[in-house]
Amino acid sequence: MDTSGPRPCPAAAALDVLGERWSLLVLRELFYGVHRFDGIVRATGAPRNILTNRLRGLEEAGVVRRVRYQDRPPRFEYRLTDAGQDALPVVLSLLHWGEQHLSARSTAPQIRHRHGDGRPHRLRVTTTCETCGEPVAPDTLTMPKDDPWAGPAKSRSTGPAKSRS
Amino acid sequence: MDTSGPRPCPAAAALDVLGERWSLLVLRELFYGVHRFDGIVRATGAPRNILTNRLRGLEEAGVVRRVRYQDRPPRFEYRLTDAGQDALPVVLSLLHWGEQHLSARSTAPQIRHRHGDGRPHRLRVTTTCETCGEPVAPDTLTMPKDDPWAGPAKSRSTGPAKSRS
DNA sequence: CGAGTGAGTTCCAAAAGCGAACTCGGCCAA
DNA sequence: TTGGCCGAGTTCGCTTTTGGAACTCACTCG
Repeated sequence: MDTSGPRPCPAAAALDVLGERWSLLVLRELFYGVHRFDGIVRATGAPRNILTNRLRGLEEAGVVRRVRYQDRPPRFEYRLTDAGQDALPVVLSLLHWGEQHLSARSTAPQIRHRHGDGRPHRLRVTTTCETCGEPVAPDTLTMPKDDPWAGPAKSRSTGPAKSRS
Repeated sequence: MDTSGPRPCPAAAALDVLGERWSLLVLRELFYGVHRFDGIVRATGAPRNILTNRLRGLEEAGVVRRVRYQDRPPRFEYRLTDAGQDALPVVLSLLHWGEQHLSARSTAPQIRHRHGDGRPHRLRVTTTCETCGEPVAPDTLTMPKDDPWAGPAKSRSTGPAKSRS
């Protein structure tokens, strides 16, 4: 096994798409129901040029859709695709963590669950074992014991190293 | 209500702490059991100087602890604090989303749940309503109807704007 | 006409990121 | 005793990205 290069991991791939500054705040706003450029600028504080970049990136990645909502001066808004909607746990887990550990720097989340016709409820993100259904604590996690990134440096590659300049 | 400035939200606060590039990959490695500087460098691909910054930041934020594991040449490793452990859902939800939507760019996650003495199981992150226990779909979310960031621009502030520098 | 709206662009200085090489204490093998 | 290796960083110099502010463009409203 070749341990040159970073560990290939879906989380790293996800961060390539969602991890740049502002991107997750954009998703938050879309979940919050703010769909227009200026609204997102105001609610997130992102600079307009950066926001343009991020929205283009998210669109290319298929997380967000640019939708014309008016023709005459053509105007667009942004909507979550299915993939974007699936990122809800990412946003909510951040929300939840921030609430738990940084309450000094923020206010309670306003977003709620609309339960039928009752009043809105608070949300919770839980990590469970897919098979046994139990909640997962960090100390019950495990990795394959031959994880090549876990050990000491060693064996950078098997062949002669590619010329390193 | 004053809508100048971004929406105060725990998710934004959380991203201030965890949202810089590499930070969440550092947490991932700590969950994966990689605790040493060089190991994290290898597994994430982060530049060493940047990694130093991030680790200092995470330490200051109380997410990570720097622990001496050897005296003679003093050597340190990094451990998750309780707050850091609580970020597990953030990492796992990213892992899960990446696996669902970017499988082309990554491999299956290696991390598992160790279930007693049985064999490891896959993990799942679910979003449920804290009160009624139901799973939450994005279209069952709701916001207070007076959300000041939802509407059009308007009323930037009530008095003359405080000079912004 | 003149002001306002909304989704962007453009400009540019300041900040952050990055790769590579270097440091520093100590260990180990020849 | 010399010379390499380990491991946790630092330092250097260059690119890339950011971010604030002002500007544009098409159109509406009073």
